[in-house]
Amino acid sequence: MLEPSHQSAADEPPNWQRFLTARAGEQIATRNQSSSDVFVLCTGWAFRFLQLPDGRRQILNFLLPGDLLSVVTIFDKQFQFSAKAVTAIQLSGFVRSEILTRCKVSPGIQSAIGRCCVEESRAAGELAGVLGQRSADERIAYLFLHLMHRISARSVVRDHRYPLPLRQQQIADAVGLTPVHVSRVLSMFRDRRICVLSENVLNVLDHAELERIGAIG
Amino acid sequence: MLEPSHQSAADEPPNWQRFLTARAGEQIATRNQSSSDVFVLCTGWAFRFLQLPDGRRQILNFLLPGDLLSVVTIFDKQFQFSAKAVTAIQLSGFVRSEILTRCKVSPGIQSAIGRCCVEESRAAGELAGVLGQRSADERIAYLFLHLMHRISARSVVRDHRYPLPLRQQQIADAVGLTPVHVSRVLSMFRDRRICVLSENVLNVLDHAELERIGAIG
DNA sequence: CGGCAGTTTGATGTTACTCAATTTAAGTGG
DNA sequence: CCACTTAAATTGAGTAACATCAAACTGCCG
Repeated sequence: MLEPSHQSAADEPPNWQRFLTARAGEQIATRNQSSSDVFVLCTGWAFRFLQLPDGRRQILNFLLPGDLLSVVTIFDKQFQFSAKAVTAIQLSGFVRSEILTRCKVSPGIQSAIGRCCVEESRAAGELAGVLGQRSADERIAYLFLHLMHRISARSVVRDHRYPLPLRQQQIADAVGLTPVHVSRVLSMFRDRRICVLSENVLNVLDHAELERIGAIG
Repeated sequence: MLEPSHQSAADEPPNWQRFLTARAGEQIATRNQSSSDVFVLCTGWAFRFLQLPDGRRQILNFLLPGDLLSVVTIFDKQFQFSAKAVTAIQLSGFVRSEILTRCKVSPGIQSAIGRCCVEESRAAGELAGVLGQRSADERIAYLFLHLMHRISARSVVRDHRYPLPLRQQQIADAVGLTPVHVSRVLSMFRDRRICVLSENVLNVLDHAELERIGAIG
């Protein structure tokens, strides 16, 4: 997570930063497209994904406020993925060359980027482990726990209610299931009083059980 | 891929580099273990994997000569994964602090690391896409194509015969299938004259068909 | 020759997908 | 505020893909 630098009202807008917005559902990046900017999500939710030739897609990661679109966009001007807004969003773009220049003089930035790389790589490995080895219930429980963890890091969570503005189709694309099956698993979670997802809020009733199902080694 | 620097016979062994060997099947790294060294595989095959509590494992990547164990080991002393030797191997370890120091003065190294990060992230994303969205045939075809591509980059391939020292169990763990099902898919590939894996060699008979099955968008 | 690890094959079971119909929720314009 | 429209979620029945279990087979090494 990198925070976009604040811009005081009295200053001229700097030429190394620009702001963008997108509406819910709008595509904000396309694979193989080039950009001289590195983007940070400031408000709203988005996701990175791979589009397959037959129309299916794999969501690689949900993006929350403060997240870089992907850390590796710092090193490569070509996107290795596509990205879409889940809700209405605001993005901040920094010119890449500026970041790389600052990197050379600031060990702080350099190590922050390193930590981001580690985190992104860890998350990618975990996702592969979950998709390759675990059942439908476990995948969805894992996704919820993973998101809950990241939401908690950003804001106070009260009464085990987490804001989660996701359609079941998006959950399905993230965990490699069909939306129909996601619906069945969520019904099961609801019946067993584990958690309820409705009206863009995930209400966790039995955190211990959710962990028992979805925790990774 | 980073080449280990050569050490002339007349020199003293440098204190920032050390060599290691491991036998086939030996574990060479364990998750959460720390190491002050960054390792490069010099000879043989190995793989990185995640071990699940129930004993199953997901292979994240096969390592070929010249590969870093993982690029992100440059930024973090704790391994985020475990690793095992497939064949007998030789490893070269560089002390991390030395690499980071050189990074600051050499833009060449810095950008090489950047390219490695991009490549590793791209591969991780593709793996998630394959595991989440594609069928058994497609997963195995993808794995073969991916490995063929990497082998070709390292050595001349004659008569479409690729050295591939993998057990079916390892293929299974890499693509999220059971060894029994891997055997059936390989039988099918053999019957349909697409490719034959035996005696540690993958013989590709119908490259076009293999691509039709396993190519990613 | 015997033992072991790896592979193959068959029979059966389970999980998740597909297709299709129905219900619920969310907008939209009168 | 209410009919109308459309998107999302739920439910059921039938099916396909892959897992599981178990036995037979192969090649290799002592």
